[in-house]
Amino acid sequence: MSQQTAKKTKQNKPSYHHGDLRSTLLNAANALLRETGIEGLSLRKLADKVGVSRTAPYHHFKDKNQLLCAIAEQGFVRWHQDAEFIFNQKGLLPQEKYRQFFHGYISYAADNPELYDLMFGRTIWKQNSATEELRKAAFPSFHHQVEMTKKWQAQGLMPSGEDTLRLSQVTWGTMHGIARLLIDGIYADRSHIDAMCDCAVNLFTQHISEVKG
Amino acid sequence: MSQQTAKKTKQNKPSYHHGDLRSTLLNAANALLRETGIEGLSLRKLADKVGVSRTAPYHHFKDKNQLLCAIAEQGFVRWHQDAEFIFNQKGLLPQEKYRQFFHGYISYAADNPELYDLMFGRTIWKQNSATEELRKAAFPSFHHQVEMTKKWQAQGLMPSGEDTLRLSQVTWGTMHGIARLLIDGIYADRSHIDAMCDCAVNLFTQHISEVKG
DNA sequence: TTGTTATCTTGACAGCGTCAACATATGCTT
DNA sequence: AAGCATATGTTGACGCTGTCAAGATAACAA
Repeated sequence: MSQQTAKKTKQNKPSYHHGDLRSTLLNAANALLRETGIEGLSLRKLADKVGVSRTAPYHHFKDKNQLLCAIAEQGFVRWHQDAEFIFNQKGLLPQEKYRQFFHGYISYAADNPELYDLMFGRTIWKQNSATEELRKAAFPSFHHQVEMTKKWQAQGLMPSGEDTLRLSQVTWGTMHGIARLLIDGIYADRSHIDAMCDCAVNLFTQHISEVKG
Repeated sequence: MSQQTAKKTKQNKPSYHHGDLRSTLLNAANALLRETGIEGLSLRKLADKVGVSRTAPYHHFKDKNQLLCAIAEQGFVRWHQDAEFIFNQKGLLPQEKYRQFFHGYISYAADNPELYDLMFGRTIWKQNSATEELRKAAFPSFHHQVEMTKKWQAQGLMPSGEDTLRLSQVTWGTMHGIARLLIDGIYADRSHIDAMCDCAVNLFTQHISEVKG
């Protein structure tokens, strides 16, 4: 019993082939992920929701892992766009830009908790099951973080005495840790998110007045 | 087909009742968790390993969740002991003590990755499925962190201008984030753990020479 | 048109958590 | 000591899961 409209041709007659199943699956999977989390996302429910048989998705994704990687990949692309937007703003003091970046990161996680869990969780990375496409989408985000840290050190915003790689690992670790404590249900009270972010930014940065880049 | 020695009486005859099944299950579950992670820990494998039928564990744990909570509870007790040992050391400079605490936290996570995942992961907390016993074992750890932060602020080790709760949320978030990035397989290279911890400690503390307590 | 390939279907299997019904041992009450 | 309640163990069954195998259908290329 299919939950969704059955696949149709342009003449609105049901057809054996779907025609656009891969992207339809991806969209439905995103919605299902958001509603039920990774644990609740089953291929069978997904197929049922889209209106195809249980094994139809296997012609577009080798297995469940490949579907999950494809979803995560989209998540990285979208986050990268958000980050780029923040970095490309003109006329902001470095500290204000860093502050927005920090808040933006936590907001992205808080707004897409299940997606964030998938993007940075052990389901994919600990099993070493990331596809090549996913790695290509994810690594630039990591790398970008290091590049920006180097720049912030040069600007005097962050302590130049610390090794750049270590510093970016720690600052990213902080964002990741706060994000996880939030989305995993340990920090139940979300009314203090902004205050927490501001506190972290204060700890990591020194006030400077000149805009260098 | 049981994998383990069948339960025996003192006369070495197999007996219908196990006699100590609950703690036997807990021990075996700990081992299984360490080997296979939460995902790989199934009640059926566990029962088989211990040499009882699939449903025998249900007489000692209401469901799988209660077993997981019991394991996590032990994890919090053990961590609390480790932390107490560090805090009770005499004659250490505050910064050195904080440094050891930070390293100790990360080491505990790195040495017991699957247990840490269970203790602080969404399996338990996001589903809001923690038992009362688990909460009683976990909350003191959270609370203790706040108390120590207050002390460190008073000692001048940490910035007194920040709200204590926010500060402890951020510092704990940092430890948690680094721990998770490690055990979830995102920071694959573990040779820099100590350097990362030291970098974080540097960022969060100011050098002071007097031992106040 | 014919044959190849892509796509979708049903059937099947093993593993999972867990409920129901039944079996057996333990231990308390008389 | 006898009997009965309770604790603890067992097998059977159900619905859920991911995924393989084999067959059906449509699209496409020669």
